[in-house]
Amino acid sequence: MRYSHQREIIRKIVFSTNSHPTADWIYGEVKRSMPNISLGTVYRNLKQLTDEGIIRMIYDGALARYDWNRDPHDHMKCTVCGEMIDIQLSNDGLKRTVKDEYDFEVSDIEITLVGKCNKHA
Amino acid sequence: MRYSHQREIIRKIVFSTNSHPTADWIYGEVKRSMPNISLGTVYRNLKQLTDEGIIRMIYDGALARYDWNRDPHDHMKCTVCGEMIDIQLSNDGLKRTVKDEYDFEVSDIEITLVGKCNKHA
DNA sequence: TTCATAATAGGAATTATTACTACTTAATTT
DNA sequence: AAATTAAGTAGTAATAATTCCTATTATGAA
Repeated sequence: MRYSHQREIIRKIVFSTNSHPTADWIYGEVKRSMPNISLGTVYRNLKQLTDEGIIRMIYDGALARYDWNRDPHDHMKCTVCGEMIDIQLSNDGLKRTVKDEYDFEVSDIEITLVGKCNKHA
Repeated sequence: MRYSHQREIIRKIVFSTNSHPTADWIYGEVKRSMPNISLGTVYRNLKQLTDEGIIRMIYDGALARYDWNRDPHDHMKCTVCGEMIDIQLSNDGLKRTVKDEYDFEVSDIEITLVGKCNKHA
């Protein structure tokens, strides 16, 4: 993967926010400094960055979002404002248990807690 | 919601399998006994059945799948064959903990364990 | 500096899903 | 049982997110 100006800008944008942005939002941000960038370029680079393990992709329902934080962590999705908030749950032993009880080799655990965040008492 | 022959067939198909079928697969099945049914009818009825709480919708990445099993349970997704297998994890106390520690009111917990099922040693 | 090829812009194509519309049918009222 | 009415349907168009295609450009190695 050789250097590209576009990819570097995209990477910086993803790393600049905790908001788990969508491809479309990122597209809008990149355009501010690079108005001719195409949406395809954004998608291609997000995929490459994900494949290289530089960023992570998460699903928000049917929508892909991107996350600079590659440490294992989970998400809380607020049904009111739609925000996705990081949460650290400990799944110690879960892989082991699932392997023993279901003979399934877990490589990744995706947990989304759906509910209401503290902004909506 | 009044009776419809189409919806009844769709409901029976969802209840007949543990494979967490997609709208498109269900469409193919319904067509065997009702060749003129339209895909829109399938989607509309799946939505209605979901809204009424008769079936449940789950996300497989960006793809919607449907599940007759409405008891709280989780899923294992095999990266090799794509199969989604039911699993029962106990999340006792998780809602309480999240409420206390993150002030987030959990209404639903979505857990997908990604990995390899026992068919692919 | 030349050269091979990775990357890009712009647009077309694909996939899953929803929306629209004129016609049909279930179920309620005469 | 016929008339009524509103939910449901088929067929098709539209939308949204994403991927693919192609001619051109830019990176980095020789």
